[in-house]
Amino acid sequence: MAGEATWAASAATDPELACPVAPVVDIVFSRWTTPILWTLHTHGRQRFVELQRRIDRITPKVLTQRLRQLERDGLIVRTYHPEVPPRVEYEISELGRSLAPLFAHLAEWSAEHLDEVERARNDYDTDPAR
Amino acid sequence: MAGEATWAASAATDPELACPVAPVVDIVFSRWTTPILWTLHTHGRQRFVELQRRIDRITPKVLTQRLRQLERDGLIVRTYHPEVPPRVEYEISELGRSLAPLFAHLAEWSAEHLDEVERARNDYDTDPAR
DNA sequence: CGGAATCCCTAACGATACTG
DNA sequence: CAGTATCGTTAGGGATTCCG
Repeated sequence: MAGEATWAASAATDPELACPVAPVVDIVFSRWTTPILWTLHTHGRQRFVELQRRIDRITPKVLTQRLRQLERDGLIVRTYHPEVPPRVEYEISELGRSLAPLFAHLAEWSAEHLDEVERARNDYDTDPAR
Repeated sequence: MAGEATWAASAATDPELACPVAPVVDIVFSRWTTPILWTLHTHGRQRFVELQRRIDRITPKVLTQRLRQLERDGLIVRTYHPEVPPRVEYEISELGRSLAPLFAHLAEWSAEHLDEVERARNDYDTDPAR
Protein backbone atom coordinates (compact mmCIF):
# COMPACT_ATOMS: atom_id res chain seq x y z
CA MET A 1 0.00 0.00 0.00
CA ALA A 2 1.35 3.38 -0.99
CA GLY A 3 0.12 4.99 2.18
CA GLU A 4 2.04 2.68 4.45
CA ALA A 5 5.16 3.02 2.36
CA THR A 6 5.12 6.81 2.46
CA TRP A 7 4.49 6.89 6.17
CA ALA A 8 7.26 4.45 6.99
CA ALA A 9 9.67 6.09 4.59
CA SER A 10 9.17 9.54 6.05
CA ALA A 11 9.82 8.29 9.54
CA ALA A 12 12.85 6.36 8.41
CA THR A 13 14.45 9.37 6.75
CA ASP A 14 13.83 11.52 9.78
CA PRO A 15 15.11 9.64 12.81
CA GLU A 16 15.47 12.82 14.85
CA LEU A 17 11.79 13.64 14.70
CA ALA A 18 9.29 11.46 16.52
CA CYS A 19 6.51 12.53 14.20
CA PRO A 20 7.18 14.00 10.75
CA VAL A 21 3.67 15.34 10.38
CA ALA A 22 3.79 17.38 13.58
CA PRO A 23 4.59 20.68 11.80
CA VAL A 24 1.65 20.31 9.41
CA VAL A 25 -0.68 19.44 12.24
CA ASP A 26 0.34 22.65 13.99
CA ILE A 27 -0.38 24.67 10.88
CA VAL A 28 -3.57 23.09 9.62
CA PHE A 29 -5.20 21.62 12.71
CA SER A 30 -4.55 24.13 15.43
CA ARG A 31 -7.65 25.48 17.12
CA TRP A 32 -10.35 27.11 14.94
CA THR A 33 -8.32 26.82 11.74
CA THR A 34 -10.36 23.94 10.36
CA PRO A 35 -13.76 25.69 10.66
CA ILE A 36 -12.28 28.88 9.23
CA LEU A 37 -10.73 27.18 6.22
CA TRP A 38 -13.86 25.11 5.73
CA THR A 39 -16.15 28.13 5.79
CA LEU A 40 -13.92 30.09 3.42
CA HIS A 41 -13.80 27.14 1.09
CA THR A 42 -17.50 26.39 0.98
CA HIS A 43 -18.80 29.97 0.95
CA GLY A 44 -16.01 31.66 -0.98
CA ARG A 45 -14.63 35.13 -0.37
CA GLN A 46 -16.37 36.86 2.51
CA ARG A 47 -16.08 39.61 5.08
CA PHE A 48 -15.09 39.47 8.72
CA VAL A 49 -18.65 39.58 10.09
CA GLU A 50 -19.85 36.86 7.74
CA LEU A 51 -17.12 34.58 9.02
CA GLN A 52 -18.02 35.42 12.57
CA ARG A 53 -21.69 34.66 11.96
CA ARG A 54 -20.99 31.35 10.24
CA ILE A 55 -18.46 30.05 12.72
CA ASP A 56 -20.41 29.24 15.82
CA ARG A 57 -19.38 30.85 19.09
CA ILE A 58 -16.09 32.34 17.93
CA THR A 59 -15.22 35.74 19.40
CA PRO A 60 -13.86 38.58 17.23
CA LYS A 61 -10.61 38.53 19.15
CA VAL A 62 -9.90 34.89 18.50
CA LEU A 63 -11.15 35.11 14.93
CA THR A 64 -8.69 37.93 14.29
CA GLN A 65 -5.83 35.98 15.84
CA ARG A 66 -6.46 32.89 13.75
CA LEU A 67 -7.05 34.85 10.55
CA ARG A 68 -3.70 36.58 11.04
CA GLN A 69 -1.98 33.28 11.59
CA LEU A 70 -3.56 31.73 8.51
CA GLU A 71 -2.63 34.78 6.47
CA ARG A 72 0.95 34.60 7.69
CA ASP A 73 1.12 30.93 6.78
CA GLY A 74 -0.12 31.79 3.30
CA LEU A 75 -3.30 29.72 3.53
CA ILE A 76 -5.68 32.65 3.13
CA VAL A 77 -5.56 36.10 1.52
CA ARG A 78 -6.75 39.28 3.21
CA THR A 79 -7.89 42.20 1.08
CA TYR A 80 -8.42 45.60 2.61
CA HIS A 81 -10.65 48.11 0.82
CA PRO A 82 -10.00 51.64 2.09
CA GLU A 83 -13.60 52.86 2.13
CA VAL A 84 -15.95 54.29 4.74
CA PRO A 85 -16.97 52.15 6.41
CA PRO A 86 -13.91 49.96 5.86
CA ARG A 87 -14.36 46.66 4.08
CA VAL A 88 -12.11 43.63 4.46
CA GLU A 89 -12.45 40.40 2.57
CA TYR A 90 -10.90 37.03 3.18
CA GLU A 91 -10.49 34.18 0.75
CA ILE A 92 -8.62 30.91 0.45
CA SER A 93 -5.26 31.12 -1.27
CA GLU A 94 -3.94 28.71 -3.85
CA LEU A 95 -1.92 27.04 -1.12
CA GLY A 96 -4.97 26.78 1.10
CA ARG A 97 -6.93 25.27 -1.74
CA SER A 98 -4.31 22.54 -2.06
CA LEU A 99 -5.61 21.21 1.26
CA ALA A 100 -9.00 20.34 -0.27
CA PRO A 101 -8.22 16.69 -1.07
CA LEU A 102 -6.81 16.24 2.40
CA PHE A 103 -9.96 17.62 3.98
CA ALA A 104 -12.06 15.43 1.72
CA HIS A 105 -10.02 12.44 2.87
CA LEU A 106 -10.67 13.45 6.46
CA ALA A 107 -14.41 13.79 5.86
CA GLU A 108 -14.39 10.38 4.22
CA TRP A 109 -12.68 8.74 7.17
CA SER A 110 -15.16 10.48 9.42
CA ALA A 111 -18.14 9.13 7.50
CA GLU A 112 -16.74 5.62 7.56
CA HIS A 113 -15.35 5.34 11.07
CA LEU A 114 -16.82 7.94 13.40
CA ASP A 115 -19.58 5.67 14.62
CA GLU A 116 -16.96 3.05 15.36
CA VAL A 117 -15.25 5.51 17.66
CA GLU A 118 -18.58 6.18 19.31
CA ARG A 119 -19.13 2.48 19.89
CA ALA A 120 -15.64 2.08 21.32
CA ARG A 121 -16.36 4.86 23.77
CA ASN A 122 -19.59 3.29 24.91
CA ASP A 123 -17.88 -0.05 25.37
CA TYR A 124 -15.09 1.55 27.35
CA ASP A 125 -17.44 3.54 29.56
CA THR A 126 -19.81 0.67 30.32
CA ASP A 127 -17.16 -1.97 30.90
CA PRO A 128 -17.36 -2.91 34.60
CA ALA A 129 -13.68 -3.92 34.53
CA ARG A 130 -12.76 -0.29 35.12
CA MET B 1 -12.01 16.93 -8.69
CA ALA B 2 -13.30 14.28 -6.29
CA GLY B 3 -11.89 16.02 -3.24
CA GLU B 4 -13.81 19.24 -3.88
CA ALA B 5 -17.00 17.34 -4.54
CA THR B 6 -16.87 15.35 -1.32
CA TRP B 7 -15.99 18.40 0.73
CA ALA B 8 -18.80 20.52 -0.69
CA ALA B 9 -21.32 17.68 -0.43
CA SER B 10 -20.58 17.04 3.23
CA ALA B 11 -21.02 20.69 4.10
CA ALA B 12 -24.21 20.88 2.08
CA THR B 13 -25.80 17.92 3.84
CA ASP B 14 -24.86 19.29 7.22
CA PRO B 15 -26.00 22.91 7.35
CA GLU B 16 -26.08 22.92 11.13
CA LEU B 17 -22.39 22.23 11.48
CA ALA B 18 -19.87 24.88 10.46
CA CYS B 19 -17.23 22.23 9.95
CA PRO B 20 -18.05 18.54 9.43
CA VAL B 21 -14.51 17.41 10.14
CA ALA B 22 -14.33 19.03 13.55
CA PRO B 23 -15.11 15.82 15.47
CA VAL B 24 -12.37 13.89 13.71
CA VAL B 25 -9.88 16.65 14.29
CA ASP B 26 -10.62 16.48 18.00
CA ILE B 27 -10.07 12.75 18.04
CA VAL B 28 -7.05 12.40 15.81
CA PHE B 29 -5.24 15.71 16.05
CA SER B 30 -5.57 16.74 19.65
CA ARG B 31 -2.31 17.29 21.48
CA TRP B 32 0.27 14.46 21.51
CA THR B 33 -2.01 12.00 19.73
CA THR B 34 -0.22 12.27 16.42
CA PRO B 35 3.27 11.47 17.80
CA ILE B 36 1.81 8.61 19.84
CA LEU B 37 -0.04 7.05 16.92
CA TRP B 38 2.96 7.60 14.68
CA THR B 39 5.36 5.94 17.10
CA LEU B 40 3.05 2.98 17.67
CA HIS B 41 2.63 2.58 13.94
CA THR B 42 6.30 2.74 12.98
CA HIS B 43 7.71 0.73 15.89
CA GLY B 44 4.86 -1.66 16.50
CA ARG B 45 3.67 -2.93 19.86
CA GLN B 46 5.70 -1.50 22.70
CA ARG B 47 5.73 -0.78 26.40
CA PHE B 48 5.04 2.40 28.31
CA VAL B 49 8.68 3.34 28.83
CA GLU B 50 9.56 2.76 25.21
CA LEU B 51 6.87 5.17 24.17
CA GLN B 52 8.07 7.68 26.69
CA ARG B 53 11.64 7.40 25.46
CA ARG B 54 10.68 7.76 21.81
CA ILE B 55 8.31 10.66 22.22
CA ASP B 56 10.47 13.61 23.04
CA ARG B 57 9.77 15.55 26.23
CA ILE B 58 6.45 13.93 27.11
CA THR B 59 5.85 13.35 30.82
CA PRO B 60 4.44 10.06 32.17
CA LYS B 61 1.36 11.85 33.41
CA VAL B 62 0.44 13.33 30.04
CA LEU B 63 1.39 10.14 28.22
CA THR B 64 -0.98 8.20 30.46
CA GLN B 65 -3.81 10.67 29.85
CA ARG B 66 -3.45 10.54 26.08
CA LEU B 67 -3.05 6.76 25.99
CA ARG B 68 -6.28 6.40 27.98
CA GLN B 69 -8.10 8.71 25.61
CA LEU B 70 -6.82 6.87 22.54
CA GLU B 71 -7.77 3.56 24.12
CA ARG B 72 -11.25 4.85 24.88
CA ASP B 73 -11.65 6.03 21.29
CA GLY B 74 -10.63 2.57 20.10
CA LEU B 75 -7.54 3.73 18.22
CA ILE B 76 -5.09 1.73 20.33
CA VAL B 77 -5.19 -1.45 22.39
CA ARG B 78 -3.74 -1.78 25.87
CA THR B 79 -2.64 -5.17 27.13
CA TYR B 80 -1.87 -5.70 30.80
CA HIS B 81 0.32 -8.63 31.83
CA PRO B 82 -0.04 -9.36 35.56
CA GLU B 83 3.58 -10.14 36.34
CA VAL B 84 6.22 -8.77 38.68
CA PRO B 85 7.30 -6.29 37.62
CA PRO B 86 4.12 -5.46 35.73
CA ARG B 87 4.24 -5.29 31.97
CA VAL B 88 1.90 -3.29 29.79
CA GLU B 89 1.93 -3.19 26.03
CA TYR B 90 0.30 -0.80 23.63
CA GLU B 91 -0.42 -1.32 19.98
CA ILE B 92 -2.42 0.26 17.20
CA SER B 93 -5.90 -1.17 16.73
CA GLU B 94 -7.51 -2.00 13.43
CA LEU B 95 -9.39 1.28 13.61
CA GLY B 96 -6.18 3.17 14.32
CA ARG B 97 -4.52 1.47 11.39
CA SER B 98 -7.25 2.77 9.13
CA LEU B 99 -5.75 6.20 9.63
CA ALA B 100 -2.54 5.23 7.84
CA PRO B 101 -3.52 6.52 4.37
CA LEU B 102 -4.67 9.76 5.92
CA PHE B 103 -1.36 10.22 7.68
CA ALA B 104 0.45 9.40 4.47
CA HIS B 105 -1.62 12.02 2.69
CA LEU B 106 -0.65 14.50 5.37
CA ALA B 107 3.05 13.65 5.05
CA GLU B 108 2.75 14.06 1.31
CA TRP B 109 1.21 17.52 1.60
CA SER B 110 3.94 18.39 4.05
CA ALA B 111 6.69 17.35 1.66
CA GLU B 112 5.14 19.32 -1.16
CA HIS B 113 4.01 22.49 0.55
CA LEU B 114 5.77 23.02 3.86
CA ASP B 115 8.51 25.16 2.34
CA GLU B 116 5.82 27.27 0.73
CA VAL B 117 4.40 27.99 4.15
CA GLU B 118 7.89 28.88 5.33
CA ARG B 119 8.30 31.32 2.46
CA ALA B 120 4.92 32.89 3.13
CA ARG B 121 5.94 33.44 6.74
CA ASN B 122 9.18 35.12 5.74
CA ASP B 123 7.37 37.35 3.27
CA TYR B 124 4.82 38.27 5.89
CA ASP B 125 7.41 38.99 8.55
CA THR B 126 9.71 41.06 6.35
CA ASP B 127 7.00 43.06 4.60
CA PRO B 128 7.44 46.68 5.75
CA ALA B 129 3.72 47.31 5.07
CA ARG B 130 2.99 45.97 8.54
C1' DC C 1 -17.13 47.73 9.91
C1' DG C 2 -13.13 45.57 11.55
C1' DG C 3 -10.81 45.19 14.72
C1' DA C 4 -7.51 46.57 19.30
C1' DA C 5 -7.17 46.85 24.35
C1' DT C 6 -8.15 45.26 28.69
C1' DC C 7 -9.17 42.07 32.31
C1' DC C 8 -10.20 37.65 33.92
C1' DC C 9 -10.26 32.76 34.30
C1' DT C 10 -9.55 27.89 33.77
C1' DA C 11 -8.15 23.78 31.45
C1' DA C 12 -4.07 21.87 30.29
C1' DC C 13 0.57 21.07 30.64
C1' DG C 14 5.08 20.58 33.27
C1' DA C 15 7.85 19.24 37.22
C1' DT C 16 8.50 16.64 41.10
C1' DA C 17 7.65 13.44 44.08
C1' DC C 18 5.78 8.80 45.52
C1' DT C 19 3.61 3.74 45.23
C1' DG C 20 1.67 -1.12 44.18
C1' DC D 1 7.69 -1.00 35.55
C1' DA D 2 3.72 1.63 35.07
C1' DG D 3 1.74 4.52 36.56
C1' DT D 4 -0.75 8.08 40.50
C1' DA D 5 -0.73 12.32 43.41
C1' DT D 6 0.16 16.90 44.22
C1' DC D 7 1.48 21.33 43.22
C1' DG D 8 2.61 25.27 40.43
C1' DT D 9 2.47 27.66 36.10
C1' DT D 10 0.90 29.57 31.82
C1' DA D 11 -0.86 30.05 27.37
C1' DG D 12 -5.14 30.36 25.36
C1' DG D 13 -9.70 31.70 25.24
C1' DG D 14 -14.08 34.42 26.92
C1' DA D 15 -16.36 38.77 27.97
C1' DT D 16 -16.47 43.45 27.64
C1' DT D 17 -15.34 47.98 26.14
C1' DC D 18 -13.53 51.28 23.03
C1' DC D 19 -11.49 53.26 18.58
C1' DG D 20 -10.27 54.86 13.50
